[in-house]
Amino acid sequence: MTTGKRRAPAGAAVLRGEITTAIRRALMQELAAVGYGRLSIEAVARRAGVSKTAIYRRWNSKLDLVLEVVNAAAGARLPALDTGSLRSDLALLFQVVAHALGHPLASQIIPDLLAEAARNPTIDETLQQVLRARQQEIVGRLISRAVQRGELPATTDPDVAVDLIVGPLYWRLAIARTPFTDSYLETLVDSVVRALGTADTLPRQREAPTPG
Amino acid sequence: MTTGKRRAPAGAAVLRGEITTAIRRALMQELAAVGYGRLSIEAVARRAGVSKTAIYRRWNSKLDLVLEVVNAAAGARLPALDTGSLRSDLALLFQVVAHALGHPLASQIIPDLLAEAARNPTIDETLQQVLRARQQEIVGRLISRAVQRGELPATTDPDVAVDLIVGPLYWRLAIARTPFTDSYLETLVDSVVRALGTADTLPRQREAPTPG
DNA sequence: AGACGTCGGGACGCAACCGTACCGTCGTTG
DNA sequence: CAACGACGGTACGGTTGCGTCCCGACGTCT
Repeated sequence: MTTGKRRAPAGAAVLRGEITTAIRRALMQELAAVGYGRLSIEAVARRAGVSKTAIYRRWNSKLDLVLEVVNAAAGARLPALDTGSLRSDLALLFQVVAHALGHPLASQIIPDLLAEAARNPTIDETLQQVLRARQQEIVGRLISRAVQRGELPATTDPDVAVDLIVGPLYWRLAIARTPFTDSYLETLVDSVVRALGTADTLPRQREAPTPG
Repeated sequence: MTTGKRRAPAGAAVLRGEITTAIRRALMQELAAVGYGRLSIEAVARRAGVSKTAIYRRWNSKLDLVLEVVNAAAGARLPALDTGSLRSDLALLFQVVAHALGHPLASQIIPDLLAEAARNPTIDETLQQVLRARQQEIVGRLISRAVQRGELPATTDPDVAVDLIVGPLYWRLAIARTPFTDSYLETLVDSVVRALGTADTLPRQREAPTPG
């Protein structure tokens, strides 16, 4: 038995990082241009100026490629986001999200993959991890801080809160794709802050009578 | 010149409505199953138990077919929706929307087409008409009624209102596709009502002092 | 310096789909 | 009753993409 260990790949026999990068970039662009449904490896290779083999050497299939790249792209950094008040936390969060969804690539790829997730369990699982779970974590922390500050009641439903915070901005930026102004963002922040509070937001205001 | 009028098609030489219906139904199912990107006429024909020719006789192209069917499906009825108060109007609206997006077909087709609209101007235009314009109209009326009742200030921004009303529910039902309960809907209604109001929602409450 | 072994690229077989041309069928019209 | 004429379906060429195989090129390790 030749248990002889092959020596490690070396020399020209090693993946060129520049090509891997070109493929990644081309995939994102192609994904934005035609969507996951029509995505073709050949088109990605063409756009990257690379042969199909270069892609198949690195990833097993179309799905593998997309999942890995999306994971890497989304697995970036999530800012600390603790500014001292619910309103300013939200304002910062909205600005970050607006900036992220402002990238044409993101605003085209994300809705496309989210739609595809409805029929592809693997994509669904990945997005669940890199997108929704992250949202829940961020919003959850944001809310618990607000509760500690006394800005929100402890009964605040984080489930509803996620939808209230994510929904409007996502609809506006990714679906309607309507231009928006700073004052829009401010109005939205104010609205969401009001939405999160309850009728008796601040306990000590609870007994303030409203003279009829 | 033979201006001779051809006699109108008759007998077997006339479109069979049952087949047109079958094509429509098959298109919706196929659209939900694979999305617009991967939609193929052959698959629609197969699913409908019909030949491709039967489709091409009725519509010029894939896009024509989709646009016409979507237009017909969405061009349905919009209820009167005037229940006497902002809260109950919203509650009814949410129930209607939740019911509509509850259909698996709708919750798969709509996000898919909305994503496709980002790259296909024709689809975008159609959805703008049958979806977003309708939303703006409904929300606009809902708000103006609330303003007349004194439930909302006249300065309410209908632009923000649409996002606040549509966004969370759309996110929840079409994107996250998380099961939801009646109490979730109620909480959401309450939150949105609060979001829409301003700090001085009801003028006569404006001077109610908050003792420090 | 020579051998090694994977690299990237071009080419191939296979499958699916588009849109069209053709062909026999069938019910109404005159 | 005979002719009309669009019907639905099959068959076809052309295109595109998938995944694989084979090739010369190339840089490091011995």
